[in-house]
Amino acid sequence: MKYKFKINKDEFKGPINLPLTIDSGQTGQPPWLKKGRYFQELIMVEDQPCLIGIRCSSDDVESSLVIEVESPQNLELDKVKYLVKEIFGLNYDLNRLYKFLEDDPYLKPTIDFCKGLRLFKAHDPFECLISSITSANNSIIRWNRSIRSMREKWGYKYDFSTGNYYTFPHPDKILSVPEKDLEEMELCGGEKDLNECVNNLIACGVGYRSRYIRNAAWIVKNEMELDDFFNMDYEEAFNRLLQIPGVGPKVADCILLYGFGRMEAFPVDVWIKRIISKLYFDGKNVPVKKIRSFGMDEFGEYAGYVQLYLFHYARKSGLMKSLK
DNA sequence: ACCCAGGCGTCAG
DNA sequence: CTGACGCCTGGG
Repeated sequence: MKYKFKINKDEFKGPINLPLTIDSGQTGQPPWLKKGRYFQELIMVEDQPCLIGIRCSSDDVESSLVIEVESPQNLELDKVKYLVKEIFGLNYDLNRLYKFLEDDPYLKPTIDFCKGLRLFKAHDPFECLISSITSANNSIIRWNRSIRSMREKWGYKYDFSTGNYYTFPHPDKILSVPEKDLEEMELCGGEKDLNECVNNLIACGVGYRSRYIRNAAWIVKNEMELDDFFNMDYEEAFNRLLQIPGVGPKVADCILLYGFGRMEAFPVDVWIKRIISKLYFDGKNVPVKKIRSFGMDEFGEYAGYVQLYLFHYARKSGLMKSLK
């Protein structure tokens, strides 16, 4: 079945810049791929595979959105719409954020620079956990490639009119996969040549993070209910995530922000550290821990969005070029 | 054409 | 606190 519907401008508050939102390097999931005029992704809607395409009706950030859906069975479009609104942060009032940013002279310039940039929320919490772990000490393109590679190797494959699409593998599946080529060769009893062994975690380009990934899959399967993180007390959720090897403060905050929509998160990476030090601490070298608590105290419920806006601004505005 | 230094967060020492 | 981790990027 194919469907098409619109999300009108009056159904959400404030602008949306779709390409910016999708490609701004948020760690919850790889960017949706562009196919023609649409950005596409396979999403499970109540256990049904659903190929969703989304585009803006015009180049204007004040435009409405057009959604194309393909699914093997009948769908309740309300559910698809609800999910799309969740993923692209459409329930969030950006104009209210801009009022807050206006009042801070350091944040004010980010408004025009990032207009329509929204939280790009993960559709799969487990994928978000793994992709956040993979993003640590890594470049955006490299972790994106790794996640896509895991999907194609071990996810469920679904056929649609425009090609094959894959889900992210479940923890069970990740646990059943060898970590490196030598293990893989042993598993198949030496049938394969070493360079044919690509069905292992290392072959996805994750490097030393392979054991973190396997470990995280084990923890999720056996002792952690990811859905709890939606409502748990923030610091408790943060501390629990820190128990997972490979998850430090930055990654834990990213998981809570992009995976669970916890807006009070303030993930501090090098860019945030640099720009907060420059703007609010007179360029002094402030420890990451301090930057984090400063951001959470100073920006409160806006912290996640301030981080998102400052991150993009710091990387792309040229302001940081002066600082090395 | 080539090489090698510089990033990126977390962990272990 | 410092170095190691893997790989991509970009400058020489």
